[in-house]
This record gives sequence, structure tokens and C-alpha cells, in this order.
Amino acid sequence: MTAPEGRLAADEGRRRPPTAQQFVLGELRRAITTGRLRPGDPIRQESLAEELAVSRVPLREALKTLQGEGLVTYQAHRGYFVERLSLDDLREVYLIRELLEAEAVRRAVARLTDEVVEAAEQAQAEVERAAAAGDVLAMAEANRRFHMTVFEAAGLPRLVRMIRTLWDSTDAYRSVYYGEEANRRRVVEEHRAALDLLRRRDADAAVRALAAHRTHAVTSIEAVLPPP
Amino acid sequence: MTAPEGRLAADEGRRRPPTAQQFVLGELRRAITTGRLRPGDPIRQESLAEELAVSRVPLREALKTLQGEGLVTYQAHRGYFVERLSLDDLREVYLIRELLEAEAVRRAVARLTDEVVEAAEQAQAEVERAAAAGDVLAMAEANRRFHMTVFEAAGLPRLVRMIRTLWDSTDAYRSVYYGEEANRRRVVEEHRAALDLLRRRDADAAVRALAAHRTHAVTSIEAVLPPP
DNA sequence: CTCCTGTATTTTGGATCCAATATTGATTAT
DNA sequence: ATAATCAATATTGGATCCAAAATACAGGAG
Repeated sequence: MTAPEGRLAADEGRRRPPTAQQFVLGELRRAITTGRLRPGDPIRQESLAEELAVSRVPLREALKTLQGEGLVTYQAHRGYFVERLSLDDLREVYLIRELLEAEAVRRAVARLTDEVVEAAEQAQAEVERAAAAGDVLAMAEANRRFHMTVFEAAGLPRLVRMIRTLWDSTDAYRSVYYGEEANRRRVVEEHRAALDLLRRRDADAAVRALAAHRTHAVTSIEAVLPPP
Repeated sequence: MTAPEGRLAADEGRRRPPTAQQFVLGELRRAITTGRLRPGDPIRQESLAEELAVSRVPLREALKTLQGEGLVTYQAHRGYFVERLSLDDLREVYLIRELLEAEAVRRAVARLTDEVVEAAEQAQAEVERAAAAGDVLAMAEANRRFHMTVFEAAGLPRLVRMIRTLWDSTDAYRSVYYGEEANRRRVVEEHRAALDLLRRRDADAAVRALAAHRTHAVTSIEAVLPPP
């Protein structure tokens, strides 16, 4: 097994060649979030393994991980399928995010340091650059970093992990959202407002602002979802 | 929307002999929750697979699932270990449960049917029987059914799945809690009170009661956790 | 033509084997 | 003794092979 170029593994700080399984995991995530594998698609292990130049064993373990994250579903003896979110599913994910992220933001504001604010500002700068350039992928990445920076300041690693998993499960639809110029502009503005409220340590207002931010996203995504 | 198609459900309602992987998953859960595998223990694949009379392949896939659920941790090239919850971890899990379960209860109360109340009452009857008999395992099972019955009435399958995962991650410590006669009696009483509030559709009071219920549990478990 | 049935093919599930990495233990120099 | 080094062993990671199940397909009965 040849070690591929990939180093997107965000795991432990160990400097080690990634295992085939970690490589496959990253590739699968990318394939799903970029739409290369589309919601509802069955995942054929043989061909996919061949394409990634690994055997089916690490592929299957990676799929189990993705199943746990809700990116794919599994039926015994029938295989894995890219998760197809219904409208209800999407709303539910955003409802749960609301519950978890509100708490994360409150805690984060309570113990916010200048370093965190600065990191968020840097992420926001990248968001604005990507938004202007129309670079959807970079924007999604920077946007995520912006929010996670704040959440992580809460000092609740499990909570952050769950939030991250929820984000993952809707990644496939996020690129759609950023595809629209108007949405990109709105994200930039809403982030600026949220950042300002964070600087002023106004937890309640920040929570409200981010709730609205999410609502805009889900409403916009709902509009382009295929009818059931 | 109780999802008639239930894509999130584990078995899709099909009556089929379990795969080795499903069998192993169940056995591992039991081994961890009953303390047969204890927090911090490394999981030796070869011997465990032999003991369960399967190869390492389905074992490893089951472990990946448990990793996603937080019951085991994983380090590349070093293997899997039964998760050892710190005090902070335990408190964090209960905090997250608070956030999610409060919402689930509110939604459940809003659409509560007599069937659900009846199912909860039946589960409670079993809790009381097991509590009297000192049957810790049966009590844990019935207790879980009691709560899940209510949560599921919320009609939010993903939310329930996450709550269930959180419960799983602390299962190893729950049996400790039920080991105490006084705790068992308190659980019975608190359930009765909660059930009464549900019958009266008093969401706020029910949420408060269940929050106190959780607090008692976490406080009691904290007391017996080994010091860091 | 439709529906069933049995068969061939595809696809997934699992077992075994080999390779890569980590751990252990002995040995030696300081 | 202690620490470093290197061989021996144990354990995990991955590839290949075979078995079991599902799907696709062809042919025949109604």
C-alpha cells in the first residue's frame, strides 16, 4: 500500500504516515461533501477500493466510522448508501445544533480569551477572502474554523465533537448554500455582527445572532432540496 | 413524524439471523456495561475474537462502531481501549444529556398519547419489580426503556439516537449506581413523580424533575469514581 | 403479457494469511 | 545499578480468498 499525499487527518499530534483507513476516510468525506458521491448513491466497495488503491478492509472500517457520523447509512447484506437527508432530517439536525451550540457559545463567552477572539478574527478574514473570490470550498472550510474556534473555547471537548459530527452530516448540502453570491455576502455580515457581540462578551445576543445565522442557512438549503 | 420508513433504525424490521458483527457488537456492549471489560483495559483482538468464535474482521468493525459511540478509544497501531471517563467527562456527558433530553421531554409532552403514557407505566412497573428484587441489570434495562419511551414520543429520531449514544457511553458506571439499595429506591420514587407530571402534561415540571433525577445519579456516581 | 421460479451474476460478510508497527526483554556500555 | 541498543515477540493493519446473501435475468406456466 503506497502512502498517498493526503495529510488532512486531524488526529493526534503524531507525525506518522497515515494508515490506509485514515486516507480512505478523508477521501470519502471529500467525495461526499463535494458531491462526487451523491445522496442516495449506493457505495460499491469493490470498485471504490480499486479506485483508491486499497483493499476492501480499510474501506469498510472507514464506512463504519462514517455510519457513526451519519454520513452514510448501512443495511446488512445490502451495503452502504450516502445518506439522503429529508427535510425533516435537516430541520432536526439544525434543531439539535441549536441546543448544543447555544450552550457552547454561552460557555465560550464566559471564558473567552483574546487569543480566541483573534483566532476567530483570522478565520473570519479568510471567510471574507474566500467569499469575495467565490471559492466555495475554502469558504466552507474557513467558516467551519470560525465557528469551531468559538465552540472550542467552551472547554467541552465532547460537546464540540458532537457539534462537529452534526456539521459533517450536512456538509453535502453546505456547498450548495455557499454557491449563491447573496448567501456568501450574508454569511460575511452575520459573522461580523457575531464577532462584535463576542468582543463585547454579550452571550445572549451572540446566541441569538448565531441562531438567526443557522436559520438563514437551513431556510436557504430547504429551498433547493429535492421534494420528497 | 415518526418516520415510518425509519432509515435510522438499526434493523429495518427485517427478521434475519444476526451477522457476526452485530453479535459481536452486542457482546462487547454487554462486556463493557457489566464490567467484564473495565475502563482503561486494552482490547486484544486475537484473544477476544477467539473467545467469541469469530475472526478479527467483524470484531474490528464492531469496535469502529463503539469508537463512534465513545465506548472505546482508538490509537493507530496500538489498538482499542475501553474508554475511561474522567470526572469532567462524566459531567460533560450529563450536561449534554440535560440539553438534549430537556428538549425531547418538552416535545414529547406536547404530543403525548395515552399509549406512550401506558408504555412508560409498564416500564416503570418493571423498574419497581427489579428494584425490589435487587436485579441491577434488569433495573438498568427497564429504566432505560422508561426514559427512551418518553424521548421517542418527541418524534425526533436523530435526537433520540444521540441521547441513546450518550447513555451508552456511561453505561459502565450506571450499574454501580443501581448497586445501592438507597439509589434504587430513589429512582423508583423519582420516576413515579415524573410519570405523574407527564400525565398532567406539565412539561416544565417534568423537565425539572428529570434534571434533578440526573443530578442525583451523576453525584452518586462521582462519589465512587476513582480519583484522578 | 404478467407473474412466478429457478439460476447465474454481483455484492457483501467473514476467515486466513502476510506485512508493518509496537512492545518486550536481553545485552552491553557507562 | 541505569540507560541505551538491538533482537525477539506480540499485536495491529491490510490483502486475498472463500462463503453467504442479494440482485438480475431467463424461461416457463397461467
